[in-house]
Amino acid sequence: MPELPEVETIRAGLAPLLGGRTLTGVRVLHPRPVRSHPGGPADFEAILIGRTFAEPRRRGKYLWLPFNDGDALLVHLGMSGQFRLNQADDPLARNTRVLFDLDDGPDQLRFIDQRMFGGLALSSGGAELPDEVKHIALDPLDPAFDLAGTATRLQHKRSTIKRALLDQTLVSGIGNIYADESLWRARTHYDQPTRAISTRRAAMVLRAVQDVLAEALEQGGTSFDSLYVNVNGSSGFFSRSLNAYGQQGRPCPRCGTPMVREHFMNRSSYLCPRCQRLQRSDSR
DNA sequence: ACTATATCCTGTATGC
DNA sequence: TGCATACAGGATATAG
Repeated sequence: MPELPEVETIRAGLAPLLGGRTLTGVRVLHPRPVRSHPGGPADFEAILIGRTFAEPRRRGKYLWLPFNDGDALLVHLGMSGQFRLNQADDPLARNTRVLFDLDDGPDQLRFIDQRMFGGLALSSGGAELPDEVKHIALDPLDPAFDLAGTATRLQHKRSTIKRALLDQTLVSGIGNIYADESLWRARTHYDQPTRAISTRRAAMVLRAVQDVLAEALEQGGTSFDSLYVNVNGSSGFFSRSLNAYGQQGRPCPRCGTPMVREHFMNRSSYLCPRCQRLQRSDSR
């Protein structure tokens, strides 16, 4: 599932392939991935032709591919979105949804998405920061990320810590995998009420998030299967470093207690029941 | 104003 | 063997 490290890996992979190249053709093979594009598939195909890509950008899990005219192709990979660079006559992979023909060679950028939670749209004037991304908070790897301010906002929410970490308007880029990894590292229970979290613990959790995301990015992200690959089709290696996510029944790498899986927010939370206990009153 | 939940979607794994 | 169900979960519309 693409979270910040996976999206950043893809952004960095696209950068040298797309910069300065012009779209000569676009074909939408399935309408769903362009559902948020106002004009629909036909408009999406027509309106992009002739535009030239600049440097790809990212905030949290949103990716956008600016054009040198000030607009941008806005991308969210959802659960299973991928970009691949192919030759135009290569056979189509299953679940290929949109084709982008590039000038200066026979290369073709392909958007592949099995579950189709992902989406593509033209963002008018969105080269710097698409309007669609303005409500998304800075991510923990952004140089301007305000850790102390985010910790304070987190403490003032009437929610629980994992919900807060997954709230992209508080801090972006974190999904289920890195939330669980970060909470394990910070020895914090996923259902800890945010109002009962000390300033020290809030900051510790956010620092753990920064560390986990940075380490995962160094390893090219987390891959479990073919649903996440880089633009060249290669997998990331962070799954080898997971301490919590998917580790139920295995000993906690810190204390040896068997890790457990619990249902939370219609998904799973993995934690060490000994290291990550609910704090009744975390003093402020 | 804020928080929580239902919904979208397909492929794979599991149960009977 | 085959069918049904559970599960994976990001963002958003809607309900509370």
